[in-house]
Amino acid sequence: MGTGHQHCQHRGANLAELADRLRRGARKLTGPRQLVLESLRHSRHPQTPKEIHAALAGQPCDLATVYRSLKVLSDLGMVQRFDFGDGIARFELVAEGRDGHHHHLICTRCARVVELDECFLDEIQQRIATANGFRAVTHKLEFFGLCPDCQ
Amino acid sequence: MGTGHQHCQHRGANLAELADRLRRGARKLTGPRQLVLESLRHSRHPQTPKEIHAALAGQPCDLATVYRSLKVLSDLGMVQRFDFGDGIARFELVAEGRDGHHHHLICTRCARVVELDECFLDEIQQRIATANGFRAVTHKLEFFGLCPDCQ
DNA sequence: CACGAACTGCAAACTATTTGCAGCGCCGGT
DNA sequence: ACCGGCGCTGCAAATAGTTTGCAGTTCGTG
Repeated sequence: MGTGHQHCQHRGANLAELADRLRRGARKLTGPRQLVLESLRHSRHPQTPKEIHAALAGQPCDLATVYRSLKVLSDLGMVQRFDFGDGIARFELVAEGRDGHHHHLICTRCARVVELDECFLDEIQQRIATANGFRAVTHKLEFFGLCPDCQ
Repeated sequence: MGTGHQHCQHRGANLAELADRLRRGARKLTGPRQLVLESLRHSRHPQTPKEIHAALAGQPCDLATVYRSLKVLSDLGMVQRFDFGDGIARFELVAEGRDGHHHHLICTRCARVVELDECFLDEIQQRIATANGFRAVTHKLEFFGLCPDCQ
């Protein structure tokens, strides 16, 4: 596999960045990790480990390795975990440049996902943190409803 | 066990209401269901099924039955499910009178939970729903951070 | 180019949650 | 107060998602 750059850079980190961050942590740039990153890069919405694994069809990569790779990518801050309330972890690439913080609008019937780019909670979050003496406060927020097709 | 009323009615529905709602759904008022309801009534924060089961020590009630009871109570709208991002379901009694909608501020180190009574997302949610053509939109929101003791 | 640390596949272990089944108990009707 | 039927429960086993132990393989540095 060459070191060439990809033609379509939908979103998020690229191979070079991955290699770089991995090196800094005494981690290795391996096939499975590239595969997982690639898979996420081609996905528009959060993917479950199982989905990621399925998308790798052909390439040899154990599901357990997908989990381990996601852990690494997550530790490196290149991937973010989301919960859609069904107890299944979903992962999405962190958008390049930004901190990647955003939310989703999920159809409870067909599972369709809309990415919401804005986050309006900064001020409210700050207020809550202060009021309760908490520090380093973050939040998880997802919206659920019926999409136009499912109403 | 008598049919007497409890002396401390912290929050949420009581036995009479449970019996009433159950009857309406051709469901039965059984020991385990009362136990689960009681247990939740004495809890100030969302409880995992395992915690609920543990709190029932002494009373015979299978963990599977706790799950089933929670499902029933949830269907009846007397109990609400929360996700704290660790993939474990937690349940809380729906506050009496109100719709019970609220959020939590959770310490990521000691798991302490602060109940947040207000919800500030109504307007934002409405805007998002409209903008995307969704209906019957709800949301799940939890805040995470370090509590004063853990900083 | 060799070496060691990191990584992978495979299988087994775990944890949370659900389900099949046979017997028991609640509740409306009598 | 009693009966009968439909839930409901306990128990155990099945699922489903995720993690882990181990032995062999690979990456990246010296």
